[in-house]
Amino acid sequence: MYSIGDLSRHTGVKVPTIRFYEEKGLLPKPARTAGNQRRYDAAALRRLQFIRHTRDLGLPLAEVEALLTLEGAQGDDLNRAHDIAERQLADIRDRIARLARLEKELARITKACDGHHDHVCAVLHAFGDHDTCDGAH
Amino acid sequence: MYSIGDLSRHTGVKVPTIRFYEEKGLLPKPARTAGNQRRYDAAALRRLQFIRHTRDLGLPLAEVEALLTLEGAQGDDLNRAHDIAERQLADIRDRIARLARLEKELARITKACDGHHDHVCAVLHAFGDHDTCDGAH
DNA sequence: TGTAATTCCTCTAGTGACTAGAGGTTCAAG
DNA sequence: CTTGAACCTCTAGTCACTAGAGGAATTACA
Repeated sequence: MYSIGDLSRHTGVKVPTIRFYEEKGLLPKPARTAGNQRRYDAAALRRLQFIRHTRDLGLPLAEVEALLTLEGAQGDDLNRAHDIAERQLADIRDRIARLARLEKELARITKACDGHHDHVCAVLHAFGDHDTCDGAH
Repeated sequence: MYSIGDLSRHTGVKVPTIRFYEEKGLLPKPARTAGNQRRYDAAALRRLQFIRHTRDLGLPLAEVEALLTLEGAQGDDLNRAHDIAERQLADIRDRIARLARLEKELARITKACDGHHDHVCAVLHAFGDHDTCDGAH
């Protein structure tokens, strides 16, 4: 049996966050000691690790919950898990592409300023000036 | 003179968001008609475009505000604008690197499932299994 | 000029995913 | 048996908006 602090140390999820997950129904309500403190079993630990991992992968809690209900699923439900993963992959690729565009533009902006801090900084101008952007956003 | 809706159409910033920016002090309180509706001038439009652009670049409102107060600044203050841009560039590069790791792992997960939806989907297993990740998070 | 559609106003509350703090109780080590 | 760490509940705050209620002003057209 683990205390909430044990669970936190094992998973890297902070104590208040574990309680938050319980409140949201992502973790089942655990057993309690006579003094009302939470005590978890190995299944709870695995479940929390699953949540941690999927959150790290960027899935919103609603999708994490959807995946959790698919545990032990069969047939079409399995495809659903697959779909969630693929959707998330597409989303991440999209985010990477957009960030790459922003990177390019910020690099341009910082370079615009290097060397000549005389009177008016080009950074401020470049930040305000959307027209000179390569990428559209 | 622009109405709040005009400003919204010109900048792509939604009407309630413009009011929100005003409340936060990012936009000065505009003139009002006899009927209490907001009327903006060209300076307000430029300022909102600046905010829009910097927000698109991922800067939090606090940094946007810092940049706005640097308008017309001189000397060391100009370097400060430059610093903000560089910090943001470093941050974006970091985010890209982390997303790239996640992309790799999600690609692995979706592939683990392709082809054999017989009994237990490998996606669910892979989501829960952090040990087989290449990247650490 | 009348009226109807659209836009605007303020205000409150909700979102996601936590985080922080107050004020108090229980547990574990020495 | 004491002390200090870890635990409890509850409320409120964060960020950057977004949604909705209920009502007033403006604009377009007949």
